[in-house]
Amino acid sequence: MKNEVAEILKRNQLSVTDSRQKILELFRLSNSALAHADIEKKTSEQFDRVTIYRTLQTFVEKGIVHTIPTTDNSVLYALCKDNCSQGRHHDNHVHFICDNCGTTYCLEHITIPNVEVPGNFVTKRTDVVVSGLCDKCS
Amino acid sequence: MKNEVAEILKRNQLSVTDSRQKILELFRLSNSALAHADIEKKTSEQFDRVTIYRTLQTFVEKGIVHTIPTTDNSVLYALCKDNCSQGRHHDNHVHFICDNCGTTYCLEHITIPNVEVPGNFVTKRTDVVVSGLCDKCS
DNA sequence: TAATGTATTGCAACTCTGTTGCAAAATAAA
DNA sequence: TTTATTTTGCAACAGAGTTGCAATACATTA
Repeated sequence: MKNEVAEILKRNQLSVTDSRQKILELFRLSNSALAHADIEKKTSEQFDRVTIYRTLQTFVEKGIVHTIPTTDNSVLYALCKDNCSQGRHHDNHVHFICDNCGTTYCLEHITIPNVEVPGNFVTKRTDVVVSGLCDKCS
Repeated sequence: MKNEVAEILKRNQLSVTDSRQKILELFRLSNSALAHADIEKKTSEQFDRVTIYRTLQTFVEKGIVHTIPTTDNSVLYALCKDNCSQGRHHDNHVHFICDNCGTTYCLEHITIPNVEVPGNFVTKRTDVVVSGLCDKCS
């Protein structure tokens, strides 16, 4: 498990550090999206806030995790399932945020429909975020 | 114009105050979504930050404006076109955020497709946010 | 229109979130 | 093992958002 995590880091030309390994492992063990604050808590403040910010930014740049928009002044992060690469994310799945428990799921099997935009607009990314009640809360 | 704005406030059981009128007018004159900071600037710091926060919150509660999720730790607000009411928003249109100029558009004519969710999940709201280049920047 | 009760505003103080520069420490390469 | 490079943690800071409260503005009634 740890080794697999190290492999992923190396494959992305990242040096294998304690914080990167732990944070990446956290994402792999979690089946929901995480905010910066979640990671801070789940690592029991083992790492500096700044380190976590920088790690997340690095992971996004390398295509290891992707961001999920929210309406509460926060950003969520979740593992990219497969070969998202440097700058080119293609996580074309829908995200679900539970209003009750706050858990955010990647609905891997529900793909984003093609959204038409007006003539001269150019689409680079499409996010679909559904909210409501998850299976555990409904 | 001002009178129409006052009417909207009254219709929503809100007392007609200077800040509410000016901020609502701002939304009506703007054809793009606004963040708290935008409103602060566009009203030339005429109102206290706190007043703007509270006004936005009130407008959302009353269904006068709706929120738009982003991946940059901010929340955008835009006018609800018609009868969204108390707690029951139904802005079923797509939002477009330009990566270049930052302008966010409500694509009123592009409706949100129906998104299937797994069995026991209950959908209350669906947001579709497209980003890329707008007509002016492409 | 004036008087009264209610709702809203602005201020102060505070907390939380995110950023930057830099020295110390850890990692990778030789 | 040594050296060069990258990453981390700390400190200090800037910005965003919240809360309580007194002063003010608004709505209501007579």
